[in-house]
Amino acid sequence: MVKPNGSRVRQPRPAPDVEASARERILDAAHQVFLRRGTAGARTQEIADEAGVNKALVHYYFGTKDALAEAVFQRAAGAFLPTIFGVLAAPDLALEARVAQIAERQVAFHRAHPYLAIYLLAEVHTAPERLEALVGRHGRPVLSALQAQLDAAAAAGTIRAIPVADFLVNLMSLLVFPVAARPMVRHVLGLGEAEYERLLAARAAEATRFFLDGLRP
Amino acid sequence: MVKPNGSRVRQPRPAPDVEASARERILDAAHQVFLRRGTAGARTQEIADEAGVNKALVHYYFGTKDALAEAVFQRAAGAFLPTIFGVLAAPDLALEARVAQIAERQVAFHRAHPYLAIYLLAEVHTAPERLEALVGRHGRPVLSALQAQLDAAAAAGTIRAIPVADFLVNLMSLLVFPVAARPMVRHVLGLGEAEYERLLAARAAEATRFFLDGLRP
DNA sequence: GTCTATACTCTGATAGAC
DNA sequence: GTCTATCAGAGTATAGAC
Repeated sequence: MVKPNGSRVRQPRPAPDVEASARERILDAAHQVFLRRGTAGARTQEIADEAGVNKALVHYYFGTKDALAEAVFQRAAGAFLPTIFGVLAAPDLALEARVAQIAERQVAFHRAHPYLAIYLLAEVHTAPERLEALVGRHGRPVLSALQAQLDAAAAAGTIRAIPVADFLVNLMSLLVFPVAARPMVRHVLGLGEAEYERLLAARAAEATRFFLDGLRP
Repeated sequence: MVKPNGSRVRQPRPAPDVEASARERILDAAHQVFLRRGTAGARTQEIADEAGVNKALVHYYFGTKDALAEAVFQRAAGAFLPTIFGVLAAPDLALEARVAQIAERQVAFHRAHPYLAIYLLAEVHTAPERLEALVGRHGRPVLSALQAQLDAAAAAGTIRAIPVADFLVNLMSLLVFPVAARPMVRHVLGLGEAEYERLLAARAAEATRFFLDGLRP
């Protein structure tokens, strides 16, 4: 990206090098550590170690630990929410397909990011002000569209009538709780790591089936 | 409880005075603060303030912050788990009644202790070793009993066949997630405090209905 | 941009009087 | 049992060399 005269065009974000820039490495490390220890339990030192830099550089890029926490939270929420709202926003998708697609994307997401759900829940609990910065506002339109689809399906006799709030709460419950409560579920049910993984793998299908069955008129 | 000669009989736990003993006040305060801030985010000073004593007394009774955290966790888990296993252990209860009773007790419990669910989930995530001390072992027998009841109902054609693990995970998901994710749910759905309370109030009935409907053959 | 060294605050924990 | 005073360590943040 070099212009004829040799000067460089300013990049909005630096082009990704083979090895990530220090800033990226710090952000990735912070992500790992915050998810592992929780925001309050995380230590700047551990983040620096994991990023292969020292504490001073963490402050150089992000100023304070709190600012870093904010960045990680926004990034995590920004990765999570589209797995739901992305599917909700897709037009002309049958209800059953919509549910199945959300289930699949959710399960895949949580298997790729095992601790992200509980991190988000805990963070939102102890620092609810972080939600303010979330663009959740944009979710409102899709809610009414979904409600319309639910009403239409109910009128057609495909499903029973249900408020969109209950619809979403029920669906997300079935998909998120099992991963957020992972250690508790494993302990109470007496499942080994492998058995739990099997349960998760079957989760998309089980949740979809159970959910749709629960909606039959 | 004073013997004729004037010496005191040792109490296993001090008889509850009109105003709770300092130890009890500290434990109660710790409970509040740990649930509010999370274990890592909690400060001994805040606990002492809330108990109306000073930091030194907290250490006098509990030794270390970690020991206090352990005590609070055991107490919280010990209050929560019976709301499920108590009902599961009751013999001669029809499946529908069992589900309805768990739902009612769960909803009542979480309305009385709004932050306990997310506290337990977060604590178990960052300190899974605390689970070791939990007497969860005793839950194993009730699981096979429940599985037997499920098999019987399936054979009778009342419900479809379902593994006990899925049964419990689905049920607890519907009941626990909505309260654990309270701020997130409120924000995404755009609910006010009052609207959310209404949703919760209707939760026992909605979850029971949805859950049982999902089990129809 | 990245490092070393250090300042300073906060907090868990202890000593010791009453 | 309860308090005041204090310490030691950890942890965030900054100064300044390179």
